[in-house]
Amino acid sequence: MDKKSKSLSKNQKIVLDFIQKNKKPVKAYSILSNVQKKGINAPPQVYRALDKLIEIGKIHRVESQNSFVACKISNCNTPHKTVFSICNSCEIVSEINDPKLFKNLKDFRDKDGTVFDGYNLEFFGTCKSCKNKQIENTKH
Amino acid sequence: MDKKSKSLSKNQKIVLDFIQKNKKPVKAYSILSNVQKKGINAPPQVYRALDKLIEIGKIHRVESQNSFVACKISNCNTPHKTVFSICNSCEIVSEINDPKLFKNLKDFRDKDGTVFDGYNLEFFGTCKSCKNKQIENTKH
DNA sequence: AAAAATTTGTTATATTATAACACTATACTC
DNA sequence: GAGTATAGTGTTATAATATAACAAATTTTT
Repeated sequence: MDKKSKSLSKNQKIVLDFIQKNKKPVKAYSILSNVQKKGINAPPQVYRALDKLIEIGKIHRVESQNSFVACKISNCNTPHKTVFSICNSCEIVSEINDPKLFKNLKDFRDKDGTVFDGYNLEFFGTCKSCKNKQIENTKH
Repeated sequence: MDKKSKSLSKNQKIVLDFIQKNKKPVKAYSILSNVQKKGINAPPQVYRALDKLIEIGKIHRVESQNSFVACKISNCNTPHKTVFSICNSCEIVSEINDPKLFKNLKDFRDKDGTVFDGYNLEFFGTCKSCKNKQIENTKH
């Protein structure tokens, strides 16, 4: 049996389930208030589950937002190698899956030749939907 | 006269000065306690200065650390286009200035063809100095 | 079944960041 | 240079994010 498929604990399942239901990244305290009915009462219970889920790659942390999002890349078990696009307007986050970019990042060495274990890349811009809305608004 | 060289306010100078003196990134409350003798008394005064300094590109925010570091790229006035390497062990942060990587990031488009205004890339690994120390330790 | 490792539940507290408001200084423009 | 717009200051209070510490329960390993 695959080591990575070891089953999740109760709290880990509850937290993961809530994150996966959301299209947008969610905040820790929003998770907390939404899962209190399921018996999770205090911040440490949420943060522990988050830590574990990040460690096994099921979710990622969006650093610039202090928020958490489900991994969209199937069978991803590589935490800490993440690329996101973030809309400055609606704050929606998409995980980017671009082989060429991944290769560039994987192969990157600094001046010392240091190899890196991981990376986090966040692109900022205006998503298509928000851009269209802006154009609509200028028409009036 | 260059628009970008407009002079900084008193608090902005104090905060920038302190950040530039430090090799490692500094935390907001560490800045606060270190500049209290200069007349900065409360968090908002620090955060306002930080916001402005980030906006004009004099400093950058290290998202994964909630810390702030002076820009090392001369005449940088482009905020929100940053690449750092971060040592997992000593937490030292270096700003990376790699033209090829910059080009890759600048030219990146997502599937929709969206152009991005900015990006933040953080590489994680073990710096040369920490790696050497680890090797030293295994010898004993 | 005993030992080890992980997860849980809980209280308290640390850390990071912003809201709101009255006031002052600087720059802009006529 | 008087008036006004813009940016910055000082302050109090509080919001938002995250962890320490410890005892108990559960699961995994030997």
